Amino acid sequence: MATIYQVSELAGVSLATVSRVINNNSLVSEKTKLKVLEAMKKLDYRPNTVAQSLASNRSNSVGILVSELHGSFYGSMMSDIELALREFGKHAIITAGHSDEKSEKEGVEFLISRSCDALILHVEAVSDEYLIELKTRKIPFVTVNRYIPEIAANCICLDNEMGGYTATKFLLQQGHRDIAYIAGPLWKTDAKNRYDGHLRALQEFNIKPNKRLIYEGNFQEEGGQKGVQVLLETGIAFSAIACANDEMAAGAMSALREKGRSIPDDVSVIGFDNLVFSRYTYPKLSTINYPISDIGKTAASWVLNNLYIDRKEDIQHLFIPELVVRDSVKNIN
Amino acid sequence: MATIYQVSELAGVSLATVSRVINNNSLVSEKTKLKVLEAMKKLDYRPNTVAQSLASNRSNSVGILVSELHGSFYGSMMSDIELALREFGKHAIITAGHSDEKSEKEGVEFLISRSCDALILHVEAVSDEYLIELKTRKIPFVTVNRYIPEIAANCICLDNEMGGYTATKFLLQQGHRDIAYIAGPLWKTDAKNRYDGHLRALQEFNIKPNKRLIYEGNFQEEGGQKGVQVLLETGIAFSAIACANDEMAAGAMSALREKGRSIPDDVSVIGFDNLVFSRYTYPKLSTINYPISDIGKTAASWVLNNLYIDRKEDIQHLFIPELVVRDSVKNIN
DNA sequence: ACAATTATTGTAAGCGCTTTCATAAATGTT
DNA sequence: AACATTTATGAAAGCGCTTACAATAATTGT
Repeated sequence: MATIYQVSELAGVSLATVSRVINNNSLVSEKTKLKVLEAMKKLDYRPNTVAQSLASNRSNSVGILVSELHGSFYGSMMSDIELALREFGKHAIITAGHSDEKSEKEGVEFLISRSCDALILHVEAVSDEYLIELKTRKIPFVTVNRYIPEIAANCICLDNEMGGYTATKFLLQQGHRDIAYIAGPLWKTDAKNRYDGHLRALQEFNIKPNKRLIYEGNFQEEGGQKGVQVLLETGIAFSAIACANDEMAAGAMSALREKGRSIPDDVSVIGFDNLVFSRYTYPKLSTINYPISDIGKTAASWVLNNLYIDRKEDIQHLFIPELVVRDSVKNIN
Repeated sequence: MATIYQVSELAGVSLATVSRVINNNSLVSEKTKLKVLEAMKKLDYRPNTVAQSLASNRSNSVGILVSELHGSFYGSMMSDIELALREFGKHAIITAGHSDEKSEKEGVEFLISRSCDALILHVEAVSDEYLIELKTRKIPFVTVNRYIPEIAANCICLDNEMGGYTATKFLLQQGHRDIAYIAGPLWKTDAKNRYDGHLRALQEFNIKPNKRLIYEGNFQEEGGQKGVQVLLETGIAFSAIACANDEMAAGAMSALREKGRSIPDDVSVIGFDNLVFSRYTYPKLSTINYPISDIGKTAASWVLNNLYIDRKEDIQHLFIPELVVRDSVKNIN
């Protein structure tokens, strides 16, 4: 790999000048700029970004931490962010936190030590304090799907409580009164908030939640299956299940079918997230839309606005989830 | 952020010594090592990986390039690779190539300029020559899902031709004779190979392929939908459709259902890839399993073996896809 | 007791770039 | 013509680390 030094030699100028044309530092005469560009081309020169980062303390890359690299949820988020960044010549460095505190911290520190210019974090396990401290460390970052009052300006998130409320309210409006709930891991704030929304909707209809119709799952397909199993074993009748995400809804649907319950005739099911595959399920899943694409783009905009570009757009910090009506909920009024 | 210099000062040793304990260079006495570790802890010291990379020309990170960051296919690959690497303290730097030559090259060069120790590439648009040249540049890399004879040792891939063959042969064995094919973009080698496999199976049963029963899709849901539309418009009868991937199969299924064809009674459908969602479709999709998880792990092993660890395992370079029988194909014998 | 090893630590030269500051050349001003 | 500005370039000091190589201390053998 050619270095800046060889370029400067070939072009007959100093290192500094070459550096200036690399960075488009206007203070170079057209004539020398051309000489340098030619030399760069001739040597197939490519700046060493590591050296650039070290010297400038910038890296033109933003770190992204998601819980998992798989799953359509994170996938589209990463994808949207990367696309938005690349448009401005910025790159994404992506790593996974695996919903584990140690792993998440490790990931964050890794990204910082790579001198990412900013971070976009989908963290679940680290404490609020850690994130607040991160802010005092002067590291530009934005959290996705997590709201912390002390650093509200750094948070972009969905109103999960409202989503949970909307889902259950829809079931209630369709005439359901005996509603089971398959929750996510309640230590995760989004799972907790969705559950709270569910409770609020019930309360609004003066329905006492039945503890035995609540199952705490793991946000995965398997959680939905186990949930249905447990719910059926209680022997308590229910005409609908609200699930805290689509994956568990998919699991619930297959478990129900295996037990001979037809959907939505025997049991209605509603999900949450509106993942790509929810259109493929049978019946097509009614769910709550998580505008992940918008949120990803917004996170990217936050970074661009705060770091790279001089535009002062306002950014939306709270997104309201909307109901997506498909075929998995029956009106029994 | 504390630097190595401050640590050395606090511990009362030289920079070199601190560097040695960071890198576990055994040539440090237990006593001084403790002093240094203590100083590091006291200062909450974290090595600057950028400086490390620049000085050592290693980065403990491997670059991954996939076509897209979304999609369950790439998702699980990235996920498996990251997991395997992290076990050895290595990190993944991920970027997307968007199946576009310029974009893929840009991504590769970005990863190189980040001094990744090795690359794992899922590239589709760059030429064989480019990859061959990459090898001469002494950059350790492995390609996934792409076989280039000249650099066979760097390729890990699925026998796509065999997969295409297996899928169509299964349809034939189930009694189907009028088989439509929805291909992927044929400029992509995997799409081409799958199609070739399809043709071989037909040939084995002495069936002349009907050009009009072949549609070249885009590997996306929409491609499957359009494909079905075009196929039905020909007016030519067919009892089964083989699709070059699951996404198009899902699209084909919904299009068929919209046209009043029931699956598998009127038309059988088989996919390719065995994506997660293929279990959620209705009817559950029969397909060809792409052992993406194994391939991801193998790619990671290749890197680990070649770069970091001194184990001389042999690595599987060619994977044979297997049939997954579910409910979307009817036996009409 | 002394040379020969060996184990431990320090010195200093980079890695490839950016950026401040100084200098030189070109231009404008009166 | 003398001086102030502006513009273009270069010299050189880092950025925070690694790693020869040199130097010193500790250990061993005889």
